[in-house]
Amino acid sequence: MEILKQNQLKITPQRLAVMKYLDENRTHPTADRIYTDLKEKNPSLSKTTVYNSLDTLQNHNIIQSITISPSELRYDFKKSMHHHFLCKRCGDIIDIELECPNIKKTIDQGHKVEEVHGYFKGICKKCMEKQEK
Amino acid sequence: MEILKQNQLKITPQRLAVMKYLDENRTHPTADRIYTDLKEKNPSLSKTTVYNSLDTLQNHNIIQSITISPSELRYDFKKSMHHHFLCKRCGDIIDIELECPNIKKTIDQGHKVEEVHGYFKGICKKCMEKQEK
DNA sequence: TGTTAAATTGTAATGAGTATAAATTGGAAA
DNA sequence: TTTCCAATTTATACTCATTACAATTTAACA
Ligand SMILES: [Mn+2]
Ligand SMILES: [Mn+2]
Ligand SMILES: [Zn+2]
Ligand SMILES: [Zn+2]
Repeated sequence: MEILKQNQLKITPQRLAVMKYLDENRTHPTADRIYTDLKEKNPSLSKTTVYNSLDTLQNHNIIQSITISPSELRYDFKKSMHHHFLCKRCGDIIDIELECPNIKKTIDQGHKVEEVHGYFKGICKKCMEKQEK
Repeated sequence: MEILKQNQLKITPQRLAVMKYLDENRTHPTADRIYTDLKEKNPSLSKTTVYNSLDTLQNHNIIQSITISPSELRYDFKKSMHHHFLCKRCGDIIDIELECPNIKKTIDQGHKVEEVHGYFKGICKKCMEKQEK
């Protein structure tokens, strides 16, 4: 944990808490969800600090934000490249483990690609099965 | 033009103006950009109407909104499936014409896919060339 | 031409994210 | 250890894209 902090970042309990939360909750939570949940154990926590921590971690490529939801950013521990699926019924955001074979074509066009986001939207497997009772 | 309106939608000058704008400006504009530009020729236009029209057109699959920019929705005439590239330097959003070969895998996992969004971010070709003066 | 449901308009409200400045603190130097 | 200061946290105010609402207007049909 602290090991990650050897990105020249100060080790603060707030940052550790945010990282721990994202590590244990792979649900792509919003900043507000993280804030609300962490606030319970640490009532002095400020929402600004959550935003600041998320920003800092993102700038150091430790986490990433995804824009699959139109109204708010979702946060994700940065692991191997993967895509996301948003269920329009239950709201869950599911990891889709696959590489994108299209990056090459984009690079071939002369653009410098720094980020790749693959978003699918529809009805998730669980909701589909529930429907067929 | 009016032909498209045979989606059971009333033909209003406001809706026609929004459609015409998106047809002539393939720059993935924001709602506010559309509003500001159309307001010049039609000063009585309301911003709410722009939002309403965009919503309605999207619900009828005539246009689509893309979430490549974290702070605001961008709108796009719905043509063949394509991906998008956002230049972090000049802000341009460029069409990347390619299919996504990954949809199948997602469907295979049991999810019902209704939308596919492919977003790349980085530095566009034009900005790269400018850099190398 | 008259009628009415649907669309437009203006205004107020919402809410995610940002700006700011004062108070606190991690961690290096003494 | 103690001191010290730049970095961080906190509380609060603010921005601004989008939505809610209610009154007014209008497209389309008889
Ligand atoms: Mn993920
Ligand atoms: Mn496009
Ligand atoms: Zn679901
Ligand atoms: Zn560019």
